[in-house]
Amino acid sequence: MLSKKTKYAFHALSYLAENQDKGAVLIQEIASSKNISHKFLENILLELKKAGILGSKKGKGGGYYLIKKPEEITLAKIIRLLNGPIAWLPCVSLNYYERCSDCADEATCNMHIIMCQVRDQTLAVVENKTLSDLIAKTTDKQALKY
Amino acid sequence: MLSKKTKYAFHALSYLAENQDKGAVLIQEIASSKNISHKFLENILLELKKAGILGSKKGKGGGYYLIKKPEEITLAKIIRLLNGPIAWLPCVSLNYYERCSDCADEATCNMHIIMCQVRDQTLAVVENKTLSDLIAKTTDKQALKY
DNA sequence: ATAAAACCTACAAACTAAGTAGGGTAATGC
DNA sequence: GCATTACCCTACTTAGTTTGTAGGTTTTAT
Repeated sequence: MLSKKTKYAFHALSYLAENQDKGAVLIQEIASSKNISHKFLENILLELKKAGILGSKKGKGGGYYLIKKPEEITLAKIIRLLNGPIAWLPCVSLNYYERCSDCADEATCNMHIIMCQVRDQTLAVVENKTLSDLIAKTTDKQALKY
Repeated sequence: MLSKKTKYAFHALSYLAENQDKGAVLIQEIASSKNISHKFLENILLELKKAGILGSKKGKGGGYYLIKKPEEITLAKIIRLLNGPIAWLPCVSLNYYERCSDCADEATCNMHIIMCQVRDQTLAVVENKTLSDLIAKTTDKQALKY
């Protein structure tokens, strides 16, 4: 299951994407608009900034804004950042790989092979969906169909 | 990520499937063979029994045994039982559905639609793989390929 | 009867997620 | 230049889940 942190990140990013013309947006504005604790959201936005997805401006008139275009921000990237590994086992994770003690040989471990399939099927969706798909309007909905 | 409980369950079930001819197998035998704490495994096997996957015999000469054929036990069933929902959001879960406050209308919520796709892609794998795929030998490996 | 084994309940420890607190620091506008 | 604004950072608390432990109860074969 996706953590609240991850869901909050999607909400915040959607809000920023929908308000790109506004320039910098206050944390408080996002927080109250999406019903998220101000301080908790602060941490999330900071992580997104460190990951190079958001930019920020300090001082009066400051706030956060998207650095990249919505269509360049994949769901996979956000999920990995806030939620952690996408794979079901460390030994099949592309970004958080850890050797597992169970499979002596990954090439012949049946569990390993099957979990790779699960991972690839999942990635086929989330690597190809972006923030722009999240904020797409109903009329564009056909594009979402897989 | 799959929990240890889930992984232990797969190990135990594999052991039972590979030793079906033995009849009832002791918890202790599975535990020491797969390096699992006896008492922890006890809980897991009990859950599998209550779910109708395992049978048991009490007293001397007792133990656990498979009730169903390995090819009838899908990975999806085990994962749902020990690990919980397969879906990434409660509102797209088939077995653990909960309405989510975010999407006013599930039919037009983009997140909802995308997460359904993820779920379906995952299920396409784990609903069609069974315990018999887990214990398949190297020569049968082609059958595993997706 | 007795030993062996599953069954059951409750608890403890460790870890993670979620949220809070409070101040530090940099930029901005007047 | 100075107060204000608002991001930045560290640490802590709370709650929940996962993992594992302890000890007793029931059933069965011999």
